[in-house]
Amino acid sequence: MEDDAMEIQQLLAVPENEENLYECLGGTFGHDTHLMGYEFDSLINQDGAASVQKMFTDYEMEDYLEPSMLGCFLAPWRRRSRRGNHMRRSSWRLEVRQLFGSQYPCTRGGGKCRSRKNNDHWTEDEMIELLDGVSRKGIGRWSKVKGDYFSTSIRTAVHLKDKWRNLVRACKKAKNASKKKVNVQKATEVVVRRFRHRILALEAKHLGQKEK
DNA sequence: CTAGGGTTACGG
DNA sequence: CCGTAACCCTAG
Repeated sequence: MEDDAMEIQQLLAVPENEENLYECLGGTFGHDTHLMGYEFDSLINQDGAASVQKMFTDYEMEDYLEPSMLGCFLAPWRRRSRRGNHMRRSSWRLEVRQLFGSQYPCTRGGGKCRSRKNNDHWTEDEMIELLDGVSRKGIGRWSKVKGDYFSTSIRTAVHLKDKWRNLVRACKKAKNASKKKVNVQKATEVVVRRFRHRILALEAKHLGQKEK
């Protein structure tokens, strides 16, 4: 039992960099990747980690993948399961957690939550990094900011753009925070409090430049 | 590649 | 239950 727990932990560990996984699979299995995903799905529902591991060896993936990447491998097909790519990572994590037991870290569910790598939610540091990048490179130069400040990060240029948009919105709301207490994440709230003026100034300048 | 509208999960 | 954050889609 102890061994099983260890094994599952290992199977479900989050890889350093998801991109490696996609590269591996893309190069090796091409477009069949998601089909394999469905097969994984049924196997997992049958008898858990053992099946996943069997699958792993049946497809001779050992040469290409670390076992620890397996957890991540569950992502791409989950995301395809309904209307396009709409399932979220935390969602399949929850399902995996239900299937394999509660030792798998989770963002919700009360009690302590072990922090995990590549958390979907932005950390304060990331936001500060983003602000730094934007103030040097300028708003709209997302791929530049990505290259210079987030080259090793999961965040893509689009993510940066989206996060900036969210930050600006949060800042504007905080500014007119007359009545309703605005619902903001803790990390975001801290950043907004500290950098609201700088963010809004940058944004205003950017809008001003667009006018001309 | 970016802007901006659209969709879904999260969390108070 | 509703607003926000994260992420997707795609025209230009």
